[in-house]
Amino acid sequence: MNELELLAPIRSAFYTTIWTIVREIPAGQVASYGLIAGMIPVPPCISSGNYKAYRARWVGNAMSACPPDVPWQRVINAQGKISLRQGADRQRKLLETEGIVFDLRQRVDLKRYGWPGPSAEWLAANGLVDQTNQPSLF
DNA sequence: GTAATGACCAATA
DNA sequence: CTATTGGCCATTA
Repeated sequence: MNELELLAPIRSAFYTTIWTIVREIPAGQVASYGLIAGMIPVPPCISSGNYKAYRARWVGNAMSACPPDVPWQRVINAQGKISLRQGADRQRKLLETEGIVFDLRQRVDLKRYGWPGPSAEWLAANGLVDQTNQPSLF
């Protein structure tokens, strides 16, 4: 068994954890890819440096394959914008339905709509780390 | 086997 | 404010 085969189940669990967190985002609020990723500990077989560099992209990859019950539309990039791709306007419509207002540059005010993250109890119950060292989002 | 691409982010210029 | 760049992962062609 080589290393790549060993890595697949780990990545699968990583995706599942991402979806679990995204399901906790309430309607009318948004979270960035990096914020979600920052709640998940460094997986085995990867250095913390590399993890930090790529975890946000992995969250994006997980969103491209998420189950139907995941509110994927509430995950946007760290600049408060919807990442450009097929279906971006549909994502914006869904968020506007939830009451989120975009500014003239198609941006969301993260100070107003940003999700602070799950409670410490929820994190602990799911074996995740407390996000004490928030990125400079506010 | 190689090469291109991706729903990202932080630090610079 | 915008534009560029390094990060060096995983998937797909």
